[in-house]
Amino acid sequence: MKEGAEVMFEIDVKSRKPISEQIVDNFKELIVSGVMVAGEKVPSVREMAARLTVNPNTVQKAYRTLEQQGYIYTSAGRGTFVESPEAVEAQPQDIEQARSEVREAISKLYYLGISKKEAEKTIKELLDERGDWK
Amino acid sequence: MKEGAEVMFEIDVKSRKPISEQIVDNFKELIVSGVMVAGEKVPSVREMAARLTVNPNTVQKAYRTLEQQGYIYTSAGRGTFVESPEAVEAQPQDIEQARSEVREAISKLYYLGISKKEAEKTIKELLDERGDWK
DNA sequence: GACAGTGTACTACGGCACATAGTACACTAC
DNA sequence: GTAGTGTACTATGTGCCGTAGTACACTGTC
Repeated sequence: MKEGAEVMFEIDVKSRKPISEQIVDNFKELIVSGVMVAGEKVPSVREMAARLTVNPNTVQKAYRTLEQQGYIYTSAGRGTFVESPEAVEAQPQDIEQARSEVREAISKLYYLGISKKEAEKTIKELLDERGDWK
Repeated sequence: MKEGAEVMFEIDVKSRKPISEQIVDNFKELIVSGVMVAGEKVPSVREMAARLTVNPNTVQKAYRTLEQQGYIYTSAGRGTFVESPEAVEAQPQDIEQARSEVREAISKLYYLGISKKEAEKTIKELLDERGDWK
């Protein structure tokens, strides 16, 4: 990933989703989609905080989460780097968690009185938004 | 809906989802699925609070939300009743909101490195969980 | 060795959403 | 009148989140 001082993604401070979680999700997106490749250096906590104009602690919290989940790794004193996507081992509980969230979201469509056919169509559209997903 | 003193659904106090929101979603489920029919009386705020062992204010908040969204209506001094499902008019912003949540949830599957084919299979299973959905 | 940059840990503080607690009032059915 | 109902209001406690500031150990460079 080529990087200067530009921001890699935007943070929505008005969102209900915590900033740290937004950072986590945005990095996952960049890593899984291949925009950031294995071994690549991730901006330091302090620099990232400056770019996003948020507190370094908030960025650190996000990095800690990403490391725990295997998306990045750190080398003391050197920096933080992107882990190879293969290292991201999906834990069964993570998959179950994701399934639950999909189920919840689908329920919302159901509540709105949308027909199953329409729901299927909507979901297909959303799946196809990721053209690179194989 | 036949009802004695039994609980109609369970509240998970450990959940990240607020209790009031859980109450809202559970009632939507009961109403949209037809377990509770139009005109049927909804337990009073105080009784519901006692059943779920939560604060009456929390139940009231949930009822207010349900009324604003057209799922129930109230008659001062008489009680609260189930609205006819047809009265639940899906607001465009509600649909867009639901779409966003489905998109978010699908992203989680994507992050876990699941193939598109697997994701489609998982989603199909979740859709089919609602056998009554037409 | 000195220095800058890095990750990491810790305490402290304020804001906010949520749930609880208690009270009060108007309405309806009996 | 009484009981049950919806509704409104204030106050309180709690936990999460983000911020602020400080501190320390490590690495690479000079």
